[in-house]
Amino acid sequence: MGRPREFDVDDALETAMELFWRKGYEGTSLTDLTEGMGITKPSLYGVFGNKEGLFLKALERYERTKMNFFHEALKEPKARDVAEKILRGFADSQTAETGPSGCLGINGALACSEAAAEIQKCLIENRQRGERDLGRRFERAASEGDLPAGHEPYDLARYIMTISQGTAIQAASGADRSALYRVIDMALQFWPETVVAQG
Amino acid sequence: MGRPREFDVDDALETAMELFWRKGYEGTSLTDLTEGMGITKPSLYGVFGNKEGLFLKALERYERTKMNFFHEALKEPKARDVAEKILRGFADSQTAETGPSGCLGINGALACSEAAAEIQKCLIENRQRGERDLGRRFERAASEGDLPAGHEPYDLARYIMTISQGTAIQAASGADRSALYRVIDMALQFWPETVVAQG
DNA sequence: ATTTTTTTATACCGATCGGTATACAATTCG
DNA sequence: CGAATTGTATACCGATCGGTATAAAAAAAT
Repeated sequence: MGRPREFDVDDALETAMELFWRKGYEGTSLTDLTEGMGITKPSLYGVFGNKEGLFLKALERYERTKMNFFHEALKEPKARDVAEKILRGFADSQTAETGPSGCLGINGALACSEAAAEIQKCLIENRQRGERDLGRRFERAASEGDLPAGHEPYDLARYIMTISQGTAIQAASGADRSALYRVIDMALQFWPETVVAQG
Repeated sequence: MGRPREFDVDDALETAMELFWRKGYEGTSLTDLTEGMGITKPSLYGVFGNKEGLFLKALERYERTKMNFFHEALKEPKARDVAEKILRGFADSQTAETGPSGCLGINGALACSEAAAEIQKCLIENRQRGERDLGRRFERAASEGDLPAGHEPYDLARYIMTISQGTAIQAASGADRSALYRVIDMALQFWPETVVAQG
């Protein structure tokens, strides 16, 4: 009952996500948002609460639609394939032509005013959670004898995440996908490829 | 002649640099700056022009005082030592206890509003300049047979810069120096160490 | 048709943004 | 001692910030 909403919530959230992704949390004004989403401020506040709530919902959508490769990658049977899928997955997302360059989880609020401290903290925890999940996956790999010798699982996880965060900056600076792929090839060089069993 | 200035320009610039480093260009307000520097707005504008001019002078100071290791590293005779000095130099700067975490060249304006587009562009060019300088050094190394086989000089340069940009994010997220050093150790693993000639 | 509920449009809120005009204080020069 | 010059303090500028009060518009329920 009541007056029906005149906009699609999902479309609006997609637009908000892209704006935050490109301009960061503080760099995106409510005017940017309402003009981009094609709605008025009361509508925005009615559905999303406030700017912070909108950002968190946009981040949630980002994780669900753009970072889904990550948890898929963790399911790979060999640790090296986990690492490679994650690295290429990030590079793909960071250089997709349909969206902004780089990574919302970094662009969102890397350095900011006190007003955005909560968002900043949230994004840091977000990154650390991914690293921890990957570390746990590599712990399993270690117990399976599936890690290159002489490496701690959580160090390997930090290494992979550091490369991906580096490519996020590279992408935000204009690097294209093939350039990032060459970086990834180098980053994986020390990690022996799985030998495929012959017929 | 005239009334003497009551503050030290260099001290004030140092403070501005640290503020921009920690909070970014747009995240640092003129109130943050004047309170931190201990001067009034007319004094700030009198000496530094405007906020943008102040940031550029702070960036200049940053390059001169915090990034001096970079061009020193380029003088190392062996390419691997160049790479390692750069990686550790960045990690040291990004985790120094006396200053903010991370890197001004990235924290300054990674994602921002249109108002900061010029600063953002300036920082991108800054990063690309460093990568180009390193690429040129590696070109020389290639001509000297001083690069690991199968790698292009400019790909290697991008690789090194990607790691350093990754550690900048890690540092901004709370990683300590030893953690970054372990990442660097892994990143350099594919690169054979110079064998020191025995006496 | 009227009431009720929800959304939308407009106009507005105080606070803060970067930046400056004006007046005054402190120094050197003649 | 003035006069000239330069820096500082205060108060202010229009614009924009995130957020909201108010009322009209559009649907469902009675």
